[in-house]
Amino acid sequence: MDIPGNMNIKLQPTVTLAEVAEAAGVGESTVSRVLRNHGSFSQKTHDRVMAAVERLGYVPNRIAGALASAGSRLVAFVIPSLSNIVFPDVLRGAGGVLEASHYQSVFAVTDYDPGREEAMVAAMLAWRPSAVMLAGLEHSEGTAKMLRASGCRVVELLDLDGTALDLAVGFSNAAAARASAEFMLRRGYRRIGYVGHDLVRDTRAGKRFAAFCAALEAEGKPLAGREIHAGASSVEAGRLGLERLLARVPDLDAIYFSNDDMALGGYFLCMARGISIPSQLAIFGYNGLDMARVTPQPLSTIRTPRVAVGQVAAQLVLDDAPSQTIDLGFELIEGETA
Amino acid sequence: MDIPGNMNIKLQPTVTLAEVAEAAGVGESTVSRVLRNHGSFSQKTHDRVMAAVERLGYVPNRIAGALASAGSRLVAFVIPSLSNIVFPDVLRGAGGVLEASHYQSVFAVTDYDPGREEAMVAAMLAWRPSAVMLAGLEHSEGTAKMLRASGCRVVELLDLDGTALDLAVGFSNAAAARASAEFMLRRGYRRIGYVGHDLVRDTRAGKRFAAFCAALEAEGKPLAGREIHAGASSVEAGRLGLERLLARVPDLDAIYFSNDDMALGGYFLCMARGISIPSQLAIFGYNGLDMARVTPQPLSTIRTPRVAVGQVAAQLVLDDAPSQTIDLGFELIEGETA
DNA sequence: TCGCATTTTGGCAGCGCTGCCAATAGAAAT
DNA sequence: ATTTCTATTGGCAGCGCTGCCAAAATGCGA
Repeated sequence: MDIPGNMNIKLQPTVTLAEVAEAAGVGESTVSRVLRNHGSFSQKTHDRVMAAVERLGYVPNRIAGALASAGSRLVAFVIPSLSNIVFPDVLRGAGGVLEASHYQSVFAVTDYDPGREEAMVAAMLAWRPSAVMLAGLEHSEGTAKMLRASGCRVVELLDLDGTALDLAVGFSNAAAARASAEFMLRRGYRRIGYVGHDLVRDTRAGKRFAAFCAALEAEGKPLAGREIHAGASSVEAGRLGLERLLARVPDLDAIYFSNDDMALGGYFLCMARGISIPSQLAIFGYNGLDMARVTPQPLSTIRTPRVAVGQVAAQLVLDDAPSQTIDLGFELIEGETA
Repeated sequence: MDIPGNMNIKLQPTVTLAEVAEAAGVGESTVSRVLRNHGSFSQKTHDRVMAAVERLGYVPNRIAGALASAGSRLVAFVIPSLSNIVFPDVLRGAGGVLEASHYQSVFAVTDYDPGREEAMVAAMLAWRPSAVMLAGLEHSEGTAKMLRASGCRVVELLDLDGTALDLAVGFSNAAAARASAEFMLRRGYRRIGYVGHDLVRDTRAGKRFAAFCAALEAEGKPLAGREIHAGASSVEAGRLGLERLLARVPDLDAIYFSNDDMALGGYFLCMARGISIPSQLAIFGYNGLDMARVTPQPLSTIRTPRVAVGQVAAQLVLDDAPSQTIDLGFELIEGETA
């Protein structure tokens, strides 16, 4: 007689290595060797083992494997967000390289919160990953300490303006911002405003802002106005931000946006308002989103090698490269909006 | 004297539970109980253990924990792409819910290839995850077999038009496409074209296309033209696709796009060409991207609850809910482009 | 102070697989 | 046929943690 409540209990009829060995009539270690194609074994044995594996539908247990061999082949990503396309792009680049080498990706999202970052890093470290990849160079004391103590590789991504813990792959946000400022001044813009998002939490945006302002000041043309949205960047925030800034400071001739999402919002506002770009108002972004190349006027921006950052980071880990910093640079796109 | 080649060898000074127990002067199981806050122990013991943990910088090894307790608290996502914002959105929704319950997310990208999907599912299953989340209902024979045999929960996302293996969370793509067709006909468009991307690999896009055509035909107004881009969807592909379609079939009065990315491309083409929307040409998309709400004219489209799909899927897994299908529906956005 | 019910605690056998090492089987050489 | 060497193979001890169970400590009422 079945106990009703028992219906939910699903007994996993998990097939184990030992059962495969039994079925194939060989020893456990032989099955292990065949499956990992490691060590030597005869063709006959190989076939018998594979047949048993097939027949039983055996799926190796990597938890046990990782414990026994002290190698998880897991790479942990602790990223601020999945809404900002930058991070999926990096994941994509790294994921492709890692999958080819049979590594797996685990991720956690911090929402730009250092406290959450620390918690997530601890949680990831519990899986003894081969490497931990983080955004940026700013981390809490505790995070850095754990990472150092963990003994696993650490890769800090998308920022080179500071000191890395181990490996760093990216580009200089400050240099990108300076290049943007110089470009805009060269083009003759004189009353430049800034529309950005939360630059305390997004430290890379903060660094760009600081460097941009400094570059303008160095040329004696300080920032003529700014509007900072309190939350994350988005097209809508960019549109709103520009609207507010123009209401306060109408006579600007160019706007530097914290990134392309924001810039597109500004671009759309101008289109809706009939503000002609760039003659009445110039727009400059950051990131080089694909979308921003296809707008009626391609956006003037900085293109960052996001996918490449992921790929290079992954490759360094696979190669067990010595600690180093790799600058993948950026490209200034002279679009038609500035 | 150091051997040069030895420098790379990093001996992980991994602290173990046993060492913590030793340091705290208690038994291993006591440490385990304290750390998991499970079972009973005195306050004094608790403090001593925590102090030792702190002092040694102990990070529990979840690989060992998972092996011993047969519970990985890992949820695997096998998704087609990270470029299409849909999937990061789902990950975000699910990730938030899972993290709150101390589950971790592992992911792999299939690039819309069923063969790769099968390989990725096998790789994920090797970690004995609590659940596997997949996009859509179409999977290879082998994938389905493995999944069924695995005994772990399976959640199929973003598609309800077909048969689910276990849990399914999403909405009907066919219904969304029908709603779109009916809306466009109701608005009076008569020569409707389609601009899409690879609809064999992206089966959900394929289902929408089929349902859309069928709905038009049912009203005696069959599709007046189509242009299908061979690769993934993108803003650029949408722009190019519309350009090509109009070259072949100039007298269309509305276009149904395979998704909002494509639609935005079409929108930008019209702006660049001075084609007035919607009077000369109407545009209708699918997905309800945030960006499409902020363009000078908000895009007419179907908004899908992507983040909610992730959240609900995760919650079902956490609740160990019985097999079921959950329809989260969609919303038709009457924008200004159709 | 003693007996009994609890509350705490420690010991230890695995979880499923890998790595080491010894044992066996074959192959080649004498 | 015998020996030597090499290609194969199996046994078994962990990897670090959890779950079970018995042992020890504690609390309480009589």
